Amino acid sequence: MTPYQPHQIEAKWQARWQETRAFAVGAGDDRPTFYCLEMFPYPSGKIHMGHVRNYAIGDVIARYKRMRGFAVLHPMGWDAFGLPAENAAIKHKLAPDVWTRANIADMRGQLGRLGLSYDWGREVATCDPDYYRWNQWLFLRLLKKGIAYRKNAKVNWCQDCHTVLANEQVVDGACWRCDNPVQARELEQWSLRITDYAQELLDDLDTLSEWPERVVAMQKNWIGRSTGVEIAFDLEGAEGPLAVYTTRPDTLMGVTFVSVATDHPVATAAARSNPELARFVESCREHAVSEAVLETMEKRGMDTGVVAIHPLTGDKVPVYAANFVLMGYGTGAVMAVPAHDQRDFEFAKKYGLPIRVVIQPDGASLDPATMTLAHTGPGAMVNSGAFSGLASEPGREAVADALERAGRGVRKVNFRLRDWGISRQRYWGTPIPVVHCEQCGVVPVPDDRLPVLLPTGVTLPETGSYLAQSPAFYETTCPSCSAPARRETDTMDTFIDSSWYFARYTCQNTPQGAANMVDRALADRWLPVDQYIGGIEHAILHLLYARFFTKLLRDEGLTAVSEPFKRLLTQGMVIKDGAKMSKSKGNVVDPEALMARYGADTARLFMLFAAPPERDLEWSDSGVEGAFRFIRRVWALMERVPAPGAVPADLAGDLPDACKALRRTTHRTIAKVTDDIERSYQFNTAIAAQMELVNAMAAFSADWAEGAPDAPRGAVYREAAEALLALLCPFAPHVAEELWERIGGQGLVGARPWPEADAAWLVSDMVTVVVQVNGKLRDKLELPVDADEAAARAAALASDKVLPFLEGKAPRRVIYVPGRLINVVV
RNA sequence: GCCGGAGUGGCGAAACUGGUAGACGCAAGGGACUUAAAAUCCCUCGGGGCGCGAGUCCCAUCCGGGUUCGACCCCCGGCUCCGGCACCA
Repeated sequence: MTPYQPHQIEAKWQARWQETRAFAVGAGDDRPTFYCLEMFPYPSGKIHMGHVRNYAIGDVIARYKRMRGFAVLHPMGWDAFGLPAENAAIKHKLAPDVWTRANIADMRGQLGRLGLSYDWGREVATCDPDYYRWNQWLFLRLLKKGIAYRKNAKVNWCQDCHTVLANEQVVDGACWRCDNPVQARELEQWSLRITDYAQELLDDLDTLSEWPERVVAMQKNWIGRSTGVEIAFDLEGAEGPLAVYTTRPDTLMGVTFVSVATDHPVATAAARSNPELARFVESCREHAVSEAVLETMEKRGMDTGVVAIHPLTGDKVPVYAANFVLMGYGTGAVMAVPAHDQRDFEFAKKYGLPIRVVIQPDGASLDPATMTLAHTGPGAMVNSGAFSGLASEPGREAVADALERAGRGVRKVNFRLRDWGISRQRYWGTPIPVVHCEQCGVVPVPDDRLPVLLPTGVTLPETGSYLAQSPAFYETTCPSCSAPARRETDTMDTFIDSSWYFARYTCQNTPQGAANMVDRALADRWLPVDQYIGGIEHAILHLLYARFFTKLLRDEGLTAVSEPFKRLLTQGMVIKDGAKMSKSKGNVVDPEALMARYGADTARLFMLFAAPPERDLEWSDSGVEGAFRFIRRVWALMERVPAPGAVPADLAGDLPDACKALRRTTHRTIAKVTDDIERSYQFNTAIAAQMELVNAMAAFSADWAEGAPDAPRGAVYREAAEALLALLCPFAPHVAEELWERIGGQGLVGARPWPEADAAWLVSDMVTVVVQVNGKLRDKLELPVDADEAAARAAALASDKVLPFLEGKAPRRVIYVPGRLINVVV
């Protein structure tokens, strides 16, 4: 008996797959298509368990779909730009491109050793000029359309990374990458008008029926649509009118003051003639570290001396500059209704401003003098002139109508989503393809001069941007007037790279791909991605940007689809000792060590068996042992399989009971595994079912372990073995192929059609029917599958385990579920 | 605070549209093989009571109610944990 030697057979089959280009898909293939994609990795140099899990899941799906007769596109590549390369470059005195290329080579090898079924002919690396040139090409299109634009804006600045961060990249007030507190800075920045697409990005979420609900919810939340009214307040003592935004026009009559952001023009203007106010505004600027920190800050404000005139009543109310009003949302000014907004309430209490109740909740009578909390819920409008008596909900519309009629307001939709700031003051990214000319201003680099190449082989400075310090890069001439000019030295956010790579794979390394960012015909063939798989941590960032870019590509005519990913699977984290595996926690298990000890098949099998894909996976050394044991068990059982010629091919005729039982198990396992994969990717139970089949095969074959089976048993056993290897193939492909070859199978098992369960063998003649009395289990009966109710009832009532519970009473009711149970109610 | 998700043996988990709770695996205990160990194989394995025993009864899916012949599953109320958002007007 040959022992199971994973490394030997894994190397053998990986080489075989590579030689035969087993996973390449090309033109002229008329099978139905399936595009299976896992999020491509950042080439850090070493894969981690999260990668192994992610890619194992994707590989099962890809291999399964192939066996189901699909032409499967399953590519892999590298999200190769980014900060770690720069940090490593400074640390190891290596150019970022050199470091990155070496890492890619290492990781390609590691992924290869996992036996993943990629079409490597389509590999992309985002740091290739042939890739990032298209970032630049698209940027120029967006610039022309006004979707890419430049603005002076308050930005999130990370001191450590020495660069700007998008809102999505600020987590709890800190940098998503290095965890340092983010500072607010005023900077000239390139941005993309993702807000132009806010409504579409929101609406299309409803078409993503095969996305996890929570991801959809998180994106909805992030986009944050609200409907309200923008109201104009005339001003005394300042240039007016002042626009405020509110979602509660029904509370308009309760306005007792107006709050503006400290950097609102009204506040800034008033501060010019009011030193005290100027000091206040200045102190707020110092404190305005980040939006997230504002939350914990005390609410402070100061009267600007400006007076606002209520648009409907003509009442005069003061205008306050308040530190909690955000300039970036709505109009930067809000009408304050202390009785019905908690912040305004606290603010009014602190500064002794009047509180006016205009909404009375059902069955209560609010008194401003005794209120301790604002009433933010619904109620009836009071003290509201003509509106009094209306319920607050319809009141909202009535007030909005009145404002619109009076020309004092207009209904408006607001989004929480902000434009995407994409400038990064870093080296290792896509150069933004524009030139700054004193005469001509911002001039796009012409298409025929793309790509604007990033210099390679460089030595980075300890601080600051290499490009901004490199005259060889930034000194250029204006494409328009040829005068000396300065090249833009900001690079693009690396999230741009990953926002369209899935589309690039469809034409990568084809003649069409050489000429186009995305080839329309090839995109039409493959997009959208049928199955996308990755970590939940990208629920907003990457997945929102990719959706946005898909719409941009569509509007450029590069694809017909509006959504990139038809079905999304977000796999859980790999946990050890109760925490996510991380270097800082010191609880990492190295996949390379795991593979060195047990091989790739064991690593894959354990990852897939220990938990369903969506759930977090608890690492277990002994669980890995278990997976290894299972493979060895399969290995040993295959020694007992008779050669194809040694058994009758036809299994017809009457079989001994034991043979019938094994056939039923075989076909039920096929049905179960297929259903588990098809229905919800329950790989853990799919593997459990295979283990059950293996247990049955072991018992069945125990008595001929040393000899040979008779013909019917040999044939039934061979059928089971062939089915098992086919079912196992997506999960543990190397050992499945090796054993397939050893039992004399034709070709690659992975290239064969997926086994079909024979419906005739899914049912047996006799079934166990549970007998309950008043819903409690009392007996189990073996009954023919097709037993009718009368027969079942008679058998149940005759049972001596049932009789005592009837206490001599006649059954009041009998519920019979054929093939399952009979419940006698007394 | 708002929005999601989860809570089942010692552990990871399973249980289809309400129908045998705990499949499968891990750990543990016992046994076989062995000079011994590893490996492998077999048996037991939610808790408790009664019984010499075959057995048998009760309790048990976070807690409390409800619907139902029957609830891990549906409904109402609560608790705990995890994730996201959070001065967004």
